[in-house]
Amino acid sequence: MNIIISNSSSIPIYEQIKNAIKQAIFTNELKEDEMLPSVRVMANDLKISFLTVKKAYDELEKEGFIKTVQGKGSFIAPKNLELMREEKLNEIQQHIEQISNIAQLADISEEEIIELFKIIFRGEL
Amino acid sequence: MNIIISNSSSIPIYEQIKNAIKQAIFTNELKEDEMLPSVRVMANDLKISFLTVKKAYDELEKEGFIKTVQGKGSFIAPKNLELMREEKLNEIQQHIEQISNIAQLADISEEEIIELFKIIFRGEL
DNA sequence: ATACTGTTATATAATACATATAACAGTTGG
DNA sequence: CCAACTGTTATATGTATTATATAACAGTAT
Repeated sequence: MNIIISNSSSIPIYEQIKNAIKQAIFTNELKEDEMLPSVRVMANDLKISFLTVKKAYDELEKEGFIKTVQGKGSFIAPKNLELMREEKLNEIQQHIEQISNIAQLADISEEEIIELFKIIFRGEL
Repeated sequence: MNIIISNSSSIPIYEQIKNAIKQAIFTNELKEDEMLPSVRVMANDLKISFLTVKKAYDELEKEGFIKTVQGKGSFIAPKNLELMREEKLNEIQQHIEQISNIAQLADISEEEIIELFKIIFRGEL
């Protein structure tokens, strides 16, 4: 578990932690039943409050990504990859529909957006 | 100027006002030199504080969409098509960034998204 | 002068985010 | 059982953002 957080980011720290863990689950860096760092250990590593880590873990549990047992720790839940993928594709579709609406109002071309997308997607911006 | 705001929205009221005015400028519902409702009048209409309206107007002025003169009022700035286009491209960029985040979490490929985009953009969905 | 405009200062309040500290509770290995 | 880990809860503090209310001040126009 290698997490980098930025406290100057507009994204809250607990969200950054959630995203990092979700990503690690998707990439299989974190596998089913694997134990996450305890709230205090991660808080210490990241030099933040354990309450912030707990908030991230609490939300991850509500969303079904992990399971927490008092006294034992937090563990990666069995994953449902295909369902998650479908949900994510759906979210993406919503964004694309919004982009299409804006673009057609502002007379912005398909090619221009695709170029912009490639640049951003490849992390060149 | 017909603005509808929601105080239960997660979007701040002043942002909702900004967006509504930008949209009206874009669609030419508000034309160059046209006077906007005074901060107090709009505040009264929307049943909000005039300070909230002022915040929206202040930011719109900073962004170059309107001009405010003490004692006179706020007026639509000469339309800057390039500025509008930049604004819209910026909105699109926000959406693309979100898409990129989602895609990278869910391991969805660039090609897949571009295909989806083309289909949606061309109105085939 | 009056009645509009915008501006500024002060105070209050709700909410979100993050922190510190202390005390409590469950699990496990020695 | 005890010590050393886990997570949980309560209380308090602090900052930033958003939104409000009120009062006073300043510019414009008729």
